[in-house]
Amino acid sequence: MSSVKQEAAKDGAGTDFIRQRIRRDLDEGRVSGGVVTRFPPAPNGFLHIGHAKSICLNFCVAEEFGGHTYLRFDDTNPLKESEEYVEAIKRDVAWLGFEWEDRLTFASDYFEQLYKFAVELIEKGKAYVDSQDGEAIRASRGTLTEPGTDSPYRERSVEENLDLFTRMRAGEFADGEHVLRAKIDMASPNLNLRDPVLYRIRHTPHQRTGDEWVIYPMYDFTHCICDALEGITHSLCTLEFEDHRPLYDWVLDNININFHPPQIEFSRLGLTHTVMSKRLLNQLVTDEVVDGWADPRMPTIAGLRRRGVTAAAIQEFCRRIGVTKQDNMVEVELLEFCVRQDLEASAPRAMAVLEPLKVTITNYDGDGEIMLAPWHQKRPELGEREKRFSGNLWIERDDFSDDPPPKYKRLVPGGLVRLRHGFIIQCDEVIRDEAGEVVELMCSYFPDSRSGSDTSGLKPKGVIHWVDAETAVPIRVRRYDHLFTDLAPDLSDLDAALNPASLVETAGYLEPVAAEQEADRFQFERQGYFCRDEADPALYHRTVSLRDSYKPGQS
RNA sequence: UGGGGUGUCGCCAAGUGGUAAGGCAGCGGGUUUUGAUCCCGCCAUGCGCAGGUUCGAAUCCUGCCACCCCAGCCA
Repeated sequence: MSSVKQEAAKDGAGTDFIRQRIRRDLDEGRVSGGVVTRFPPAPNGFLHIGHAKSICLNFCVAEEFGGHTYLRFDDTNPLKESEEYVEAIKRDVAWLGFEWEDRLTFASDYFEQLYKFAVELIEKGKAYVDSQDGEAIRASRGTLTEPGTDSPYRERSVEENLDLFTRMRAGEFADGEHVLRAKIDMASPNLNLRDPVLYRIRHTPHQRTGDEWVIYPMYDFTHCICDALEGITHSLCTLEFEDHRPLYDWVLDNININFHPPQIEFSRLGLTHTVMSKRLLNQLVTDEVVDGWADPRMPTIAGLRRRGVTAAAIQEFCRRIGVTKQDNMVEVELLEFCVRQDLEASAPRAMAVLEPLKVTITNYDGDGEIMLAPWHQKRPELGEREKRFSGNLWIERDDFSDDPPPKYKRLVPGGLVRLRHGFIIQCDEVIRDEAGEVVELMCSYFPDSRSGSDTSGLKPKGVIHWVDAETAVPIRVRRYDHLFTDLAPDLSDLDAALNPASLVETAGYLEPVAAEQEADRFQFERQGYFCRDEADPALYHRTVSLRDSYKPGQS
């Protein structure tokens, strides 16, 4: 066992079957030069955390083995694709921390070459123009258990096929009038080999090639050729393409091309409490159930970013989940762990009161005290902030209880509590409104209990966070249950897919020094990690809550 | 009932015939002016099931079972 493997095993990531396969290919001389991979998204939606798994795999593997990675857009279907998605995807891949340098390509870059390979197949009698409509093609494909039947156009002459295909390209036919099909085997038990369509007619302008083309190649014909042309040494894709591998190989075996990458499949990422289906995510956006692809409840890279999740956390998550062929449903807790781990080390601390309760210090009559509080206990280089104490404070509503559960450590009537980086206070009187709701606490403070120079001898059980009401900055805070949201169990009810109750917005208060900070991520002490919204500085998103070992009601 | 895959702890996941790594979650304890962090400990006599081969099986053989994917002119 290599030391690298043992090292990696320590914190949860092993060496996976793909890396083992590549190692073997290298050792046995099947690869000359470096390992070349590619990340090949179709520009028809935003990238999500499942894509991050593939991105990390492809870029990391190439780097580990001294190679490089292409970012290649699989833009073969102008009906569903747009430049907007191309830009969003580039932004997200770059944000995740990966560099494609000059290796940004498009399947459409290869349209002319692809066309020539199609002509070659026709000339070899390996492809034909089928003039049946979609309905007829579907009907003659057979079923899972019955073989298909040959198209009446299957035995057209090479000359006629060439003529028709040339005229397809020239725009002489309407959409759907003809398609180019591979001549393989209509009785194959693998449906993908029952004369798959290679080209279809689409009189739709393409975001990059405009109206230059009216025929567009299908994925199965395009992908393997692009891989070969770019010298991809390992073509990594997800499990659902396993059945397509024989076709991937058939195309490369039947054209004159001197490179044949192996296709290797791995399982897609499943994550609890969210959906990864592009169709569903698209519908959430289209139906305006969410505020666009970058809504913080979305599992998209853009949504995670807006939520405050770091690229480092996503990379670490992808490393920890591993790569196998097993269907999986990773618990979102692992992602949350990675987020906390990263933010715990990097995020400055501040205090924000999310659901405020007014506290008046009855025995304080000064003009305010300045307390010094470190931005981060373990990172003294970040320095300290000034935190004002006065006779008017806000504390968290549930940091006071007049009916405390067992082991409650915070403020109770007549009790003591430490204001973190401040003084110890005692609750002397509880003010209620007509409805009996607690609206204010009258407290006294102990001047000799100042944090750092406490001579009071008092030892309160609890420590709570607080802000000075006279200088606090009002903020709005959005909290979410878990990352993402709660889903309908069977995912069938899209309206219920996003539970509105999973998003709670409250009006709170923040220390002014934090609001003025350039940094946009904080740990609001005892509340979690928060990220200031990029567009609205008064809005904060809770990236992830703190781990909380206090379980009310437990003995 | 065709073809292709996958089954190791609640969730990921090592393991490739020599006697079940690790992480997350959970549980217990210690430190703590964040019920956080940090630290320590516990957590599969068992590897889908049943047979078989072997001194020895999660690993090999046989037979079952379960789950996932495939019938787009999507990728």
